[in-house]
Amino acid sequence: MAPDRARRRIPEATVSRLPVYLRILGEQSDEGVDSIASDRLAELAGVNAAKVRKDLSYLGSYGTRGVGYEVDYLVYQIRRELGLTHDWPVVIVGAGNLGQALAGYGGFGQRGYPVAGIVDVDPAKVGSVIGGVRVRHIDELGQIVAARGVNIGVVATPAAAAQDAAERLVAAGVTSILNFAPTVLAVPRSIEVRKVDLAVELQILSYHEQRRIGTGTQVDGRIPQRSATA
Amino acid sequence: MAPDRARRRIPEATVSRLPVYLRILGEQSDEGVDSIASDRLAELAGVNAAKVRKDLSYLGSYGTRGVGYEVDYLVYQIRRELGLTHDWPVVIVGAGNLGQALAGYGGFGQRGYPVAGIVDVDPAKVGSVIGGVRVRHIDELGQIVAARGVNIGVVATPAAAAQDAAERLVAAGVTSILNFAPTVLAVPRSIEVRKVDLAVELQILSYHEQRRIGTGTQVDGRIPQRSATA
DNA sequence: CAGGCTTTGTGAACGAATGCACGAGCGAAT
DNA sequence: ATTCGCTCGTGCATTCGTTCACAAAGCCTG
Repeated sequence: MAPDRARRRIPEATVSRLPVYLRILGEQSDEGVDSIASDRLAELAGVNAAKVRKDLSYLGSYGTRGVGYEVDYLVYQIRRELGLTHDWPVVIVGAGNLGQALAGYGGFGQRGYPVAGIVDVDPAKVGSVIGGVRVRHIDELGQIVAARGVNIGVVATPAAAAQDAAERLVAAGVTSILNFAPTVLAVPRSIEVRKVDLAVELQILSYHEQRRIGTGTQVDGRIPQRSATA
Repeated sequence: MAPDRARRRIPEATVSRLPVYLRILGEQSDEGVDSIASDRLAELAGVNAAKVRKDLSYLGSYGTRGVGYEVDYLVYQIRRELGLTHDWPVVIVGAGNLGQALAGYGGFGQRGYPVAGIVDVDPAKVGSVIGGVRVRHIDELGQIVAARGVNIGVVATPAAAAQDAAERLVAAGVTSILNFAPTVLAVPRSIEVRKVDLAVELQILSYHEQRRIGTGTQVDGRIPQRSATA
């Protein structure tokens, strides 16, 4: 079989950029561009050209010197590497505001991540239909996961319920979790977790804003002392 | 003035963990814990204890050897470093599904990021009230930013409108942007941009899932060739 | 078919982040 | 006051990621 160059591990930083390249390449393809150089792709992705080349080199040697990369071919290769050759059904835990928004959004399914189910602990929420999917009770999680071959779970519960949700997902056989709750999930090392946290993002931004301004001594009154009295 | 240790630059990786520590410390404080060791904090944050200590050391030397860190004092110091000693009003561009959800969410204001305004290009959306804030036309952006001293803008538009939204935000004087649209924004280097992208997160997860399974040769038929005919 | 132009792919230098390991400092107990 | 046990703060080695810079390799033109 062909020298299957692409089976070595790809650095995490590269993996997180591949989806960006993929989207850009898709757009370029739609615009009729069929070949693209690393400089151009780098410009569109907002990164360094050498980085683009090194990233792509992990997939194999798919460029043509003096010319660039053939867009459609590269799209195929990245999709393959990201496992986008087939759908990945996801199950959403938590049918509150966020869970409903995610399920109703629709763009999910179109992008290869159909919603296999939504579950909630609250019996009052069970039965309603969101985005064509009926909300089921969380006890049915195992069944949904098994029946649909779900590997990816989405935690869209309040913070207090997130750990429990994660444990149930793991028990049901899910091996990757996307966590929207503002909590650190404790899960077995073998489980892949990614976190999306609005508050964290805003706090990082305000750090930079504060730093931009923050020359000199602005805060002064009311600095708590390290308790004198133990 | 006190040897003001905390004015040196804090590594980006550390900045992104401070909000996590902050949240955990807040919870601990609520539970009546008043002192915490780096091991414990590390455990709760899911990181290495040495990392916690190094991270905190950038703020200054606020621990007590043999004891640990005084929770409330540390909370204060982190909040100060992150610029959370005052509110940071934000303006949201785009009053579609996402914009509405964000504005209506409420947790925003409670956490120190009150919604100073929501704007949209679509006149049909202007005037409706979401989460107590009236939607205004995007032409009023400059006015809102100036009047409320807004530094942080949130892009919640479709991908196609995101670049325009960003440019308007920058023109209005915003210096930090939180981008929910699946696009790379081109902005001056001085502008801080953070991106939240659902598709990217899911694709990273499916990469790992694919890799978990992906031993051997599964895909075979229909591999596009690098076009023979130019 | 040779020479020039372009762009890839990658070795090597650099820089950032992590994790270990241990000295220094603090509180408590004797 | 001295000793002991605990935990911070940090120097150092290592790993991971980025960027530079250039040889190798392809197209195009004459």
